Amino acid sequence: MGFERRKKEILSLLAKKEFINASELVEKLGVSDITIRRDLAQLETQGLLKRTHGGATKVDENPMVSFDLKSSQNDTEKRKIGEAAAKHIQDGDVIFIDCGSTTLHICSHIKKLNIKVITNSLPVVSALQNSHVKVNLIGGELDHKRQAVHGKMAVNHIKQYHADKAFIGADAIDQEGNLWANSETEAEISQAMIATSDKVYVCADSSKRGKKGYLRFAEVIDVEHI
Amino acid sequence: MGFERRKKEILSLLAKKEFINASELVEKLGVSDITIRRDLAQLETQGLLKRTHGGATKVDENPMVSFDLKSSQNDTEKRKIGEAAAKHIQDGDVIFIDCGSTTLHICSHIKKLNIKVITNSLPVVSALQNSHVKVNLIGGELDHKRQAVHGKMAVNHIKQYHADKAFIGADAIDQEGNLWANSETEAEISQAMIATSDKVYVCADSSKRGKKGYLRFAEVIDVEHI
DNA sequence: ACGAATTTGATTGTTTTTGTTTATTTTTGA
DNA sequence: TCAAAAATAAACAAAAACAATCAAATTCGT
Repeated sequence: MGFERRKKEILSLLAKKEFINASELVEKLGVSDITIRRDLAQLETQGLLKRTHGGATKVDENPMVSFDLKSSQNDTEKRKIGEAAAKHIQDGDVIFIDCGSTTLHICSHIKKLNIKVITNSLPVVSALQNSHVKVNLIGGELDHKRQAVHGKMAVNHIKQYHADKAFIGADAIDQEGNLWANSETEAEISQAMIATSDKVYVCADSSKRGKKGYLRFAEVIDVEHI
Repeated sequence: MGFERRKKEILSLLAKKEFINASELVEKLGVSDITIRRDLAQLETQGLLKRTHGGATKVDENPMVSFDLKSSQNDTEKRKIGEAAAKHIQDGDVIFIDCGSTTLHICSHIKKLNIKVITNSLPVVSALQNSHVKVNLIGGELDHKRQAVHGKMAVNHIKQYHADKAFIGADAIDQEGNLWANSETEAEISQAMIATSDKVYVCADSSKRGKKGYLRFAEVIDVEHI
């Protein structure tokens, strides 16, 4: 049947059943038990499930939803946020745009402005092609999954610039107004941008509110609802 | 049946089935297994599917930021040059890849290597998505037309690294073996890469030979014809 | 039609995956 | 607690898929 196909089959079965036992899989997929166990072991290392005695269970999917998944969620809301954020930008500005699906939506509204954008996000660069915007790409290690640059080099790069405004995202905003990130590398970048910008705008949709994340990296002052 | 037609057939089959195994294709399309595998390999380098053991799966991922990998003049010659250049790269290497249509062709041959690529070229980044290669993006001002980063920041970025090998292009190579560029910004980048690499490979197709350009930036030592 | 270049197929050997056997660990029930 | 049963792991062998090389067939331009 082939390895990849079995993997998908296992995951789709698990999607409905919350738990699966190996012997069931042996029968359904027509391969030996050791093969099933090997599959489960691999899927576990990929973080796609959790092995147990006799089978496997779903893995709680909160932490670190991958970027591609994120990009489709709450899309219309995010687009509105991007439009609203863009209203704060004017000719002559130098702005940071952090990576993230929400900040990305700013781009389509600023293509005709005479501004400079400093960003670590490849989707942002892509979205600003064929525009009047001057783009400065932050250098450093590329995170393939997030499609963005991060790391020590990137932080240093940011430190050498100054911007009028920074547009950043957040993985969570709690009731006290703390901003949370789910990864240190991401938080680092955001903090560097904040440190060297006159004004900072946080772009986050409603699903981020009232939650906490893994790492607190900043605090909100004013709130504008869309 | 012809290559192009088979390609389309494979893709349309894959469109419905989420997964295809090679033996199935062998039967359906009436060609040998090795041919099918070659087709799949080509389709994979074009990012149209993902190969697996026994077949291929859809590459459903979000339409990943792609900067045009479009073919240019002397494409087949350039492809061969890229292949030949890639033979000089091995696991563990740290390499520079300059922007340019010839150097770009190196990428499809190094996706499975365990190396680090430092580049200022967005198409290179794009071509190395879904590969094992660790990418370091050179930061600085983006040249929209060339789809590459250049400028003072970029040169500084390069200076902070050291590479085993550098793969650069050239706009012209005269009979005395001088390398010529048509723009200073490009020459700057090339020179910076040359300065901090142990070994430098110039990738240029036949149309560049026996000509001079605007700015002389380096000199050839050895020549290897393809 | 001829030669060059491209595409395809056959052969070879290598790698990856799968299954079998054997031994170890974990669970369960008396 | 102990032993039987179930599940797991490890080591090795078989099978399937793969890659590399070279030869045959096809296509292409002149």
